[in-house]
Amino acid sequence: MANERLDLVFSTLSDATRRAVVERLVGGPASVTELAAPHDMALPTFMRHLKVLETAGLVRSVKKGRVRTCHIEAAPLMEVQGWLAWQRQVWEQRLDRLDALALSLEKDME
Amino acid sequence: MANERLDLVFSTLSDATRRAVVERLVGGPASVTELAAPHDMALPTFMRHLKVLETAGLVRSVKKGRVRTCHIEAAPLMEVQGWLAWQRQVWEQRLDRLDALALSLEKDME
DNA sequence: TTAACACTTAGCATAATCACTAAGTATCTA
DNA sequence: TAGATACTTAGTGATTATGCTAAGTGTTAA
Repeated sequence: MANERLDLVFSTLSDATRRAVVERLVGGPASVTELAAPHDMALPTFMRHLKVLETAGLVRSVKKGRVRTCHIEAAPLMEVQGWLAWQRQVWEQRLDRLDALALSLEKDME
Repeated sequence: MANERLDLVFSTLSDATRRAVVERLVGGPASVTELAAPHDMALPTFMRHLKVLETAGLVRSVKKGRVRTCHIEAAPLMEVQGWLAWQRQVWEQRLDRLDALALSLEKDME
């Protein structure tokens, strides 16, 4: 199960600055300057984070004149959610089996 | 919104080997040797991955005799799921507003 | 009581990540 | 058209991550 996309998306989301950009962009598109404003770092450094987000497919952008406008791409987030949902399902199934086992053991003691 | 726990959990899950360990452990506990078997790497290297998982709180382990048994801890996964669910909610609310806007524009054209 | 087993520690090499500054390009405004 | 604006590129340094081998510790089985 070598899913390189998941590697990329998880590692991209492991940085607080990049998660903050996602949190901002789910609310609607924004320019690079707008996105960078709340972050106390040099612009090239911030642009690097944006590039990481784009490489992971989490953000798309278009440049019009001198302004680059960024928007979120939901699909990769859904992929992560899917993986988590799968783990949760397997985990809960196991707990159910353990419950069933405990119940049957109780029954045996009657 | 500086959530260091999320940093840690996301970066931990950004590695395919570590995700594979999680996928194995949601099905039930296992020893280090068992966990390492499918992975083509030196044992100390694999142990390092396990340590990363433990540091992130995703895995707990107990040693009995010479065998260390590992099990999953679900809470950090839930935290990630929570963050994703939040983004999804904001995103869908925005889409709903856009839909409503489109509808009202259509109405205006009648 | 030896030998195998299951880790565990230590140390090292390579590569990736994250920050910076300095300087450059393209676009818009006055 | 001069200057401000909005990125963009290039280059540097520090830190962290991921892999390895070699050697060590404690436990169990023969």
